[in-house]
Amino acid sequence: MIVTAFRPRREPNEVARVTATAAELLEVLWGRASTAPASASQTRVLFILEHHERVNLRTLAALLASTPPSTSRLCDRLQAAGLVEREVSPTDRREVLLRLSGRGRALLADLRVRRERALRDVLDQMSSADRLALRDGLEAFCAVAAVRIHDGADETGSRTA
Amino acid sequence: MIVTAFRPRREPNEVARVTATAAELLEVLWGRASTAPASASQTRVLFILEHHERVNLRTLAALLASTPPSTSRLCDRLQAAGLVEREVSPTDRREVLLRLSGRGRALLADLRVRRERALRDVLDQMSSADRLALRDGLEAFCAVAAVRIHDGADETGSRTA
DNA sequence: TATTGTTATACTCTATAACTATA
DNA sequence: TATAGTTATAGAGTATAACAATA
Repeated sequence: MIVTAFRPRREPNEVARVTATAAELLEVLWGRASTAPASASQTRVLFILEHHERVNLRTLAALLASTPPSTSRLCDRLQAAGLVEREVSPTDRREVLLRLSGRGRALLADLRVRRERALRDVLDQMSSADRLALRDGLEAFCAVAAVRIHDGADETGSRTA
Repeated sequence: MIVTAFRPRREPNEVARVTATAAELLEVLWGRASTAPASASQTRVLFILEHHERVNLRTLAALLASTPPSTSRLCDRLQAAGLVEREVSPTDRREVLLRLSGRGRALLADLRVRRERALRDVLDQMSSADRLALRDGLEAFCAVAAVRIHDGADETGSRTA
């Protein structure tokens, strides 16, 4: 559309809208594949522990944007399921360090296989040009988003707003 | 990579992987913005009702991949919050038809504004070329995914596998 | 005294089973 | 009798408040 040339400021809004729409569709698509045998909340913990090995409970709670009591109970169940392991910190006996177990890693790998299979069903129906555009656009998106998420994790601990 | 030219079958896998990564990042990004004042489950109902006006409770449960009792209670709370309205079907007095209230629609609009704002923070840091690639790729993705989701909704009622 | 984690209690969400009303 | 929806009951997830252990 010619409008785009006259109003370049509009373009990011367009992209935001289509990205949000894609995310909503994906939520439905993946919701059907489910995260079994772990719940969505438990899976979220596993994702975080994968990227923050040996984190303590309060930090994990902050990364989840949750509270220490909720996170403690979540870890109780994850530990009972053999997906997460607790360890008393060697430097501060008040702290508990969490980490993924081998089973936890295996569960994540399996989940990713199932999610990507669901994605493949959609991607296979797209043209090669559209797939390549999607790949390039998303790679750039991930690069920026990953940085923001790591920054945000630090802020979470300092203020709730 | 030259490999891509020799193994075109690999390319959709690459795209599936980067799409899955982007979705995981977005989950964290949007998880911080939250769906308040409605819960994630309640918001999911609102999204569905927006696209399936005057659906009955069993169909809504099927679309959620949930059960009638859970869905009934969910609607109790949504109705109490003034986000959803119940109506006895004029053709079958056993059936209850659900629909979004004006407040429900307003909540969805507000949520979308907040989510898109969070997206904008990421998109603004991308190059214009990357944003346009993302837009084109995602538009094609949405077109295909939307069709699959509507097909899948019909199957949900007939079998659980 | 401040910080880390847990326990106590309450509400939402989810499921299965039993029940009511209508077809 | 079959179907639509609700109620009964139980367990997971979340929150705030009160508590225990350690620094």
